[in-house]
Amino acid sequence: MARSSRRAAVTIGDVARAAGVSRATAARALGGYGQVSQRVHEQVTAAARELGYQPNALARNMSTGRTQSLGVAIANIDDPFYARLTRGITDVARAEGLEVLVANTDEDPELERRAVQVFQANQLEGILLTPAPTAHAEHLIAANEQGTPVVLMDRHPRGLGLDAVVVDNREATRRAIHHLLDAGHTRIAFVAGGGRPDAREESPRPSPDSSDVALAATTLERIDGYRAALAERNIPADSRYLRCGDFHREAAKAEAHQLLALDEPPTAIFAAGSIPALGTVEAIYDSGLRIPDDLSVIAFDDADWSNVVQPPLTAISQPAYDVGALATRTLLQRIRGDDSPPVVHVLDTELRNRKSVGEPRTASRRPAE
Amino acid sequence: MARSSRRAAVTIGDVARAAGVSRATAARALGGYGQVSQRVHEQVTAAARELGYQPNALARNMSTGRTQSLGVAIANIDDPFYARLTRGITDVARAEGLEVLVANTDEDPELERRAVQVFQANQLEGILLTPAPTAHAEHLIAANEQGTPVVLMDRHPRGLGLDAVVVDNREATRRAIHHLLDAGHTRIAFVAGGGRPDAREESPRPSPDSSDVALAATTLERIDGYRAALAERNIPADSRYLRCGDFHREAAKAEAHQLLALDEPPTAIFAAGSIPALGTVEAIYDSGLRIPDDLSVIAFDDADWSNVVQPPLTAISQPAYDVGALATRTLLQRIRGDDSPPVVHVLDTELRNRKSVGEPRTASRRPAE
DNA sequence: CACATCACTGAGACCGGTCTCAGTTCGTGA
DNA sequence: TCACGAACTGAGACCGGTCTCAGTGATGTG
Repeated sequence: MARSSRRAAVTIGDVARAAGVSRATAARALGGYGQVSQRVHEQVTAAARELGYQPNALARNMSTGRTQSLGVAIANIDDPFYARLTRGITDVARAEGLEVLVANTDEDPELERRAVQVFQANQLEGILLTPAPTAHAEHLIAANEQGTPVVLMDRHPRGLGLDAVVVDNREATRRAIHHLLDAGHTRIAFVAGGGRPDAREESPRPSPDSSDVALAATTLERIDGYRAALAERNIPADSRYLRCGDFHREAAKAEAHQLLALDEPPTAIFAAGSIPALGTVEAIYDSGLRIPDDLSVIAFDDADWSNVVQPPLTAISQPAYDVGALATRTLLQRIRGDDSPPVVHVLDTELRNRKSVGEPRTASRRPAE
Repeated sequence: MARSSRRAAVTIGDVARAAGVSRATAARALGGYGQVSQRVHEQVTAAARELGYQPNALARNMSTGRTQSLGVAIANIDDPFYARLTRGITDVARAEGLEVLVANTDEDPELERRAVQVFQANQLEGILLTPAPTAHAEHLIAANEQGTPVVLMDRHPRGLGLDAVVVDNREATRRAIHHLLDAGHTRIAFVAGGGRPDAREESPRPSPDSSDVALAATTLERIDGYRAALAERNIPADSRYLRCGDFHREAAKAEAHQLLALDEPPTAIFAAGSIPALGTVEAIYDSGLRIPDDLSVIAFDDADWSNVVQPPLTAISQPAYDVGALATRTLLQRIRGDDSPPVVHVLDTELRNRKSVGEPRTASRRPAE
């Protein structure tokens, strides 16, 4: 039956027998609770060492109802932003003696739902997640109410009544677009993306141009900031310049190529993430164009490579590590019983001004060069 | 006592009562095992739905002895190589219905030991890890023998008798160095690195120059390949050119700066990882030098940004995703009882020839430019 | 010296599932 | 009509810990 293939583990009963005490006493000695005499404590620990006793965490969790573990559901661990965010989580979790269970959601609401269910089934103490794009979040609210606190990261769908640690995407984008406007640009394109990694490229979602695709909340906010900035200068939004979907790197590159091939190509491109930024820069290089002479670029998320490209990329830097770390700390407070009203922490971004923004080229056609 | 703060969960007993059957029958209906009549099955599932029953995975694992979960201990999730590798793991794991517990080891043997212990305590079915640099691996062998199979990734300390999925670091490096030698270089430096992320920079290890630091097995193999290639051309290894330690990005950058400041600076730099590559390229740009005119560069690990720098970087591409995926599949076979002799899978690397390697500059002093 | 107090210990319930085993019911063939 | 097996069900042990509660013996106190 149980553990057929595994070597029979030594249990606390075995230790107790070897030490000549009851299970309860052995448990007390080993668990460090209750009262145990010095002599018995030594006997038991000696016996445990002798037998190579390793407590069964499952059994302990079963009876205590606590697992000392957190569930993390993020979009894609292979995206540097989420990798760094996850690192912030695991560092804080470790410092607090908590384990971490990780699931990728690939922005798929169904996968997210399943992940949350698994987390609950495993009695995890709390859940950290970057919500997938969807209006349905009952499972999150339910989990939260059933005693498994949930803290949102990076995105914050309104009105969920959950804690969140985010960044002001709208405002950061708005400022970046203004930076471009100030430099004289009016034909500014927007490329979003950052979906599943290339390796799993099996289900090409219908995401060519626009709003029939579910977009991550962050993308929505960034689009909002983009539109707001343009509106503030009375520049009509040209829908051909708005390229958003669930683009991975290659797809983003293709989008950028299309942009450059337009009759009136943009003079600046805002890449709403480090993955689309990569694709965009690649497309620009492919076309033999130069940054910022021929085209200006700003990226949302300051990837580690952004000052190693030529020229160094002007980018909005987000505190990914801190988002993860603070979210974990917030979750811990909830786990420990804090039931104050939900808080949304908005962390600061910074526009790192480097060399990828210049004046717009006046010639609208592709330069010879 | 148990679950004080959590809302009392509905158990299978509650469902059974509501459906008017015994716990055993309810469990059969819900668990889909044994025999249950059509009518009872419907009653039970209806009652379960009604009450919002969610099975307690902990209890199930407890009695079955199976957790359907894997433990993953990697150096640093924030390193793109490991992030991608982890993605390979989680994809395969999900396809097989397994959960994944992740721990960062930061190349610290003690953290690794603890992680493995936690994995065993939680009765995880198997362990995937990138072994930390140390001669002591008893805990891995012990875990394996006690019925928790272990598969190594990326590194493979000799003689452990464990499965592994690796890349031929020595040979790949040797070929890359030969590529440099063929171009005429003789003063070739080697910069390793890729330790803990900058954010946790608290314990500055004594890793300035050489062999008193424990190095990852991969680094050792790469050094070996580097030395072999030089020896094959009768070029004496200059110890000043060998810079290896637990360098994160900034440290690698500093090392590269030191290299460039030598009396006889190298004409080519081999960066033994994407993080030191980043630091190296940054240092070169800082110094106003140009690649490959002033200095040639080859990187181990083809980071996603390598063809976006100017010029695109010649790099050794490793199948990170596949390493994770294949390791997981191998582990699964072991979990399912395969007890054939351990296998070491060596995956192919590829030297992606781009534009960062040229002829050595004859002038040994820093060029004016 | 009687009794309260304290330190320590053991018995056994409990967590929420799974699973074995012993019925019970029913249909079917002899 | 009886025997037999198949289909179904319930009782209860079990997994390996934790934790409550009721002792037990030693010590202290009036």
